[in-house]
Amino acid sequence: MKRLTIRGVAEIAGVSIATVSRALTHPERVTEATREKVEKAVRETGFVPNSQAVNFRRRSTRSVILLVRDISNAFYLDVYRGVEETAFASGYHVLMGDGAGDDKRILHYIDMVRNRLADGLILMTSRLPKQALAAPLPPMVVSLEEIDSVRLPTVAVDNRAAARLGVEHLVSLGHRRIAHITGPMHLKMATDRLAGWRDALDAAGVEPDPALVLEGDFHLSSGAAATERLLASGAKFTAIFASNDEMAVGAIAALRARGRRVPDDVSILGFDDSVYALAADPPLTTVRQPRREIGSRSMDLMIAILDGEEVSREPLLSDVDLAVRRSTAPAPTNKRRSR
Amino acid sequence: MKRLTIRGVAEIAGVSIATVSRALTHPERVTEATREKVEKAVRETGFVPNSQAVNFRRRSTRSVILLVRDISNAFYLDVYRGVEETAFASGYHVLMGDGAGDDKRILHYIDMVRNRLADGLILMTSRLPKQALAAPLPPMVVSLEEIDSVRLPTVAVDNRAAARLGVEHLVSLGHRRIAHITGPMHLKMATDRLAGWRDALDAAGVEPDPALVLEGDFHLSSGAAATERLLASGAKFTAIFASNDEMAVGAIAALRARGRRVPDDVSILGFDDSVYALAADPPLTTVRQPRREIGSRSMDLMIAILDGEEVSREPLLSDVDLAVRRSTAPAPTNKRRSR
DNA sequence: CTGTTAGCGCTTTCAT
DNA sequence: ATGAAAGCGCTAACAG
Repeated sequence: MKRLTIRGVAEIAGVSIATVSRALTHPERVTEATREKVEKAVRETGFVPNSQAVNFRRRSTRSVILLVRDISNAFYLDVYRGVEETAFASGYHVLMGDGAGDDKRILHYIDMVRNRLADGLILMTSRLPKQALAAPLPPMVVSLEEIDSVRLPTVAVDNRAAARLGVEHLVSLGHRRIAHITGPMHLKMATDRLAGWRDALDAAGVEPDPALVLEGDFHLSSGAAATERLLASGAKFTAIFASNDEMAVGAIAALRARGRRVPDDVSILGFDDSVYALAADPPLTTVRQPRREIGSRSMDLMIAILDGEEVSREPLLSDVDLAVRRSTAPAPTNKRRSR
Repeated sequence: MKRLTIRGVAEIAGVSIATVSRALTHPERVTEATREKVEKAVRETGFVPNSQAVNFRRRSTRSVILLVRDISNAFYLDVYRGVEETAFASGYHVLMGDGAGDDKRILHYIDMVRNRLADGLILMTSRLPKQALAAPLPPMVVSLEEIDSVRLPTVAVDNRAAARLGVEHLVSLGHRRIAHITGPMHLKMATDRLAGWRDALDAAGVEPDPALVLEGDFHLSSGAAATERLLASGAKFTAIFASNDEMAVGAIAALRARGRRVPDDVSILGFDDSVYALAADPPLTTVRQPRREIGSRSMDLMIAILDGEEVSREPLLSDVDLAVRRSTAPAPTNKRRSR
């Protein structure tokens, strides 16, 4: 099972190993005749270069690590896909790592590129242990989240503007008492979306009511729990903006359990346009993030960095839009309270 | 930014590079004293071995490829997680590849291990282009699907028994007219589940009615479409067994659009216990596959193979169970046709 | 244009 | 127990 090496091919082709290497990597630097001899030998033997040796020699790996905050979050599926497609097209490979909220894991992945097991790291978590900053950082791009401790090339969406866009849709439907279920407040994306909610209300001349803000953790059950707290508080509201679709689905379940209809009594707005949005009943109106595009842009940026290009530290913002489905409807008028 | 090599450490520690290598990889083969000298030098310099060189020399990569049928299928999330956790614990890395129904991509990934870019391949697609069989196959394990052309170590669930288990639950609730929305019939998992549906009916003394079998493609919309065809056909049924949760959600939407209540009028049974199961309204009764376990067992098997252990070609079956939730209920009696 | 040669950074005999 | 030396398979000066 001993595989053929470049030496064997050279022998068969009757040339030196250097010539074989050249014929394969810089065909234009050899004569037509030798190129053909080499190609013939390669064909006959089924020779394929040992990439490990090539990479070792070239000090490159042609692979990058995609480190996500939580691998079981379906959100990353499409992002990964965008990264993988772009990588594949440029001859790169993608290793996906799970941050899992664990500094050790994250440091481990950073070390992988320091140890020359990957060329770069695409970070999709805001968790960057300070120990990581002890040594110089490897080629990195940050996506979807922000790292405050250090300024790195970034791909993102303007969560604040995006949230505002969504909430304005509710406002335009006549809603004024709009509750908001946030994400974990230690995440910038969560506070940004909260700010966007406030922006939209301010713009509409509505005083944001702190009683209508409930913290969630991006999981379905927290959306349900927050909604129950909201209902129990007795606060009035005609719409809920959940900071992601999963919590929106939880909110719908909680509302329905208490006999409130969606969207007749309460409109629901989600965020992400994830698999949950279409699975929900009714399908969610939601702020759509271009996940795949974010993935491919991140990889493009990574490639540019690895190619030694000068890249901007200004965040690359992707556009979001609103997927209007059936979970939102005009606000019920005070007179006619349900049917 | 030139990194320190083993030579530098050797110099500082005042020993040969061979000794440094030994002290690091086989500490017991050097004296206490030298080990300390070396460790000190390593600490002072922050030396970390170049993994690429180590792997090259050892002809290993400590990485495996996980090739899935469709990367945007949320089902693989937990599977990946199981693989990754087990791999991480053993010092392996996981490259996830997307088969995307494309032979070229699949061959590419197989070549990656032939080219020594990965040690092995975990296949989660039944698509194995015959060209792949031209050369000897690299270390491989097949999971969740089956390859007929060649017998490989396999991790799987008994889809037939699993489906039967689920349908028996419906039978026990008094259902007799149970429709089945299948997966793509070219997939063995789909035909196996169909067989399980038939088994359960046979066991209950019910003649399986071909008019109640509709083909789907595992996507939500196909579940809805199949259900619409079923309703349009005028066939009577009190339950639907969908070959995965996603189609079950589609079925619920279609039923509800036509005024049928779930589970009052029609019970719905899903398969997978994926994110869709809990997102559904009502939450789905579904056959649960231990996805994470399947992932970790696959990786365990891979590691055993790479360690040169003799492994069985007998499929390793994981147990499934039934998650009973609110989408199933006793069959409506003929007398009292809804309220 | 082609061949010779010197490594890449490490592990592993083989002597000592 | 340690060191010298021989590579792993390939690329890239450098000569010719």
